[in-house]
Amino acid sequence: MAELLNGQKRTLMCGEVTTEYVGKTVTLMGWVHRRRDLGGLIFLQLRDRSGISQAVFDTDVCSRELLEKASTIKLEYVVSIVGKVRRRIGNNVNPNMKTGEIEVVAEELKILSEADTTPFSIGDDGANEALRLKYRYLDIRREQLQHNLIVRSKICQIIRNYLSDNGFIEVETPMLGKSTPEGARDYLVPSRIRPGSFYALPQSPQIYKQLLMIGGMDKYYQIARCFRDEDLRANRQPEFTQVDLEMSFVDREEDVMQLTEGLLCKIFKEIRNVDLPTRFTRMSWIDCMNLYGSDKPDLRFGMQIQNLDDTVKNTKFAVFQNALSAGGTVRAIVLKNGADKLSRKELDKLAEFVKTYKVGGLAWYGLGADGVKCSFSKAVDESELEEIKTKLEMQHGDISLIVADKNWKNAVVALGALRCRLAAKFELYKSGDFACLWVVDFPLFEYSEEEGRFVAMHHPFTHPKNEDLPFMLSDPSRVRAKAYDVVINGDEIGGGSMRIYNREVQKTMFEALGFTDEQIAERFGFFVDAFKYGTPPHGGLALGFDRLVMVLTDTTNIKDVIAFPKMQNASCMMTEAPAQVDEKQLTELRIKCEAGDD
RNA sequence: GGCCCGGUAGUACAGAUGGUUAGUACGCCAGCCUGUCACGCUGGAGGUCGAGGGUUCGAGUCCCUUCCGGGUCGCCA
Repeated sequence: MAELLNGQKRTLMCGEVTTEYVGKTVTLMGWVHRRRDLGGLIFLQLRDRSGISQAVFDTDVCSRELLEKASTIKLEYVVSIVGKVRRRIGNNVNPNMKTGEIEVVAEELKILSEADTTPFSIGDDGANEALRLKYRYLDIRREQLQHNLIVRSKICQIIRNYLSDNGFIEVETPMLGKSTPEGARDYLVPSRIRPGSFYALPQSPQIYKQLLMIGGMDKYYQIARCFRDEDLRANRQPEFTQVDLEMSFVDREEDVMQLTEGLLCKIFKEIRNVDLPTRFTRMSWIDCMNLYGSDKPDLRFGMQIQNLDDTVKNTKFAVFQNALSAGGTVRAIVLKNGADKLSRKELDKLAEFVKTYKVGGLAWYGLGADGVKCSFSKAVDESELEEIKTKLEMQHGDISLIVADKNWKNAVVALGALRCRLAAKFELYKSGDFACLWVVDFPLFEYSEEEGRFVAMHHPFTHPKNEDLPFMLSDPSRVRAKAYDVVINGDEIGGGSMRIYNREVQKTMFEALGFTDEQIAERFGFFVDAFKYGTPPHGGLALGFDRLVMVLTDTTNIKDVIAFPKMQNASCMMTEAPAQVDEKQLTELRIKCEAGDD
């Protein structure tokens, strides 16, 4: 039978009981993590978010009644235990436990709440993810999730302190806003007052934070929830958190980048005791693409992509020749000592893998223990292989993996993905390594085949590089942006830009994007208006808070750092949201439900 | 929308080529046990093999359809 707490006070958390409390009486409260009933002697391990302590029920000290009560306790019961802290001696010390040098000799036991057998064991890892999500409150009892959520909270505190110390003001911006046609799909909220009209949940506070700069807030930040109705991934949830910041009277990327470096250094130092470089590597977008096939390269390992265009320009191998004659390219990566690690079967699998990145296939050329193995040796002369070997500086044992495509971007992206896959497979980096990078000099525009025009790569308020301003209309593809992404271990942790604050530049930008005055007014109306009344030079950045926590907690699954995440189909296993609503609610909103949908 | 992987007691998993009563560990239930620490020992209960259809004398296993979960490409200014 469960008992009342009746004003009893906890004196310590379970994980806080140390030898300094020896001889003192303490009151612990928590969940029964394990029970070891030896008959006349019972050990209970009591758990709360701080850790685990062992309580012992011993008839040498406690009554027979108390021992019998303790024998009825099951796992996950919530209990309070009053007892004296005793030093464990000899073999009774458990060196694997933080509190292994002490135990609490129980004098009183209250069963505060009984518990059914849980659907999965709290002490183990490995239960099916869907099951853990259905009983998320039980999953949160697990040590890993407790740790991740605590780290998340600590990082949040560090961020608030740092930005506050640097003169930033925290301002909240609306959740109910206006849908913007650009970018990701919006989550919509129907208006009751104006039937047929909808609010949109923010994809980011971008517009509001720029308006705050116009409003003279000077430096703003917000830990902001954002919503995007797009498909989920291992590192993508439909609602997620951004550390959003913006500052006025700056026009160099460095101003925001250095502030961000300071913040990240502080976080890594305090959370992981890791000293990040005070200045991160900077690499242009075009170099990232060419060398790593990604705009968010993982620099924990090498294996840079190399260009074989000149080396194979006279090749007889049709695949290479076709790519080159179509204006394409032939690129390669070299896996050191990989020739004998990659079987024919595995190479075929890798070929299938690169095909998902829109390239035709994968060629390989390795110098294995049993001699040369090459997927295209029949098509080329010995001398060509020698030239490739020389160009790629291949040693005995190495294997090169080669992709040819008429589109250079497809080729490098495929190799970039392959590079990461091989690094993971052969453990070319170790956990605890952190490679930080700024990707800079993004193109301002990107040509959209779908729309048949240039579109903004970041957004249409991104400031062009000053030196590229003259080419915005004459040669848009060469114009670079004052935009920057911060990348850690191949994860895009954040990004931002300097914003346009000059009316002429903004006008040119819209012209380059092919917007008419009507389109500008319709899409960006109030926002463009605001810029007419005195806009300070400004710029900012948003950090993907969840992803930052992922890096700091060594997980690749965003669900591990969010208390109540959604599943891949964007539903919640626990609450079963989204769900049908009452007819009455729909009627109020004047939303008609078509009979026989689907 | 495409591709890949998975679904077998409460949980995690094993079940070559189709063949007796579908196993193992943990958990659960009952009993024993005074120094355990993943306590141990004895016994017990527990299964729509995701669902439906098919092939077969016989299907967890083979075929088809479908549902569910995960990953990924597209998508995410």
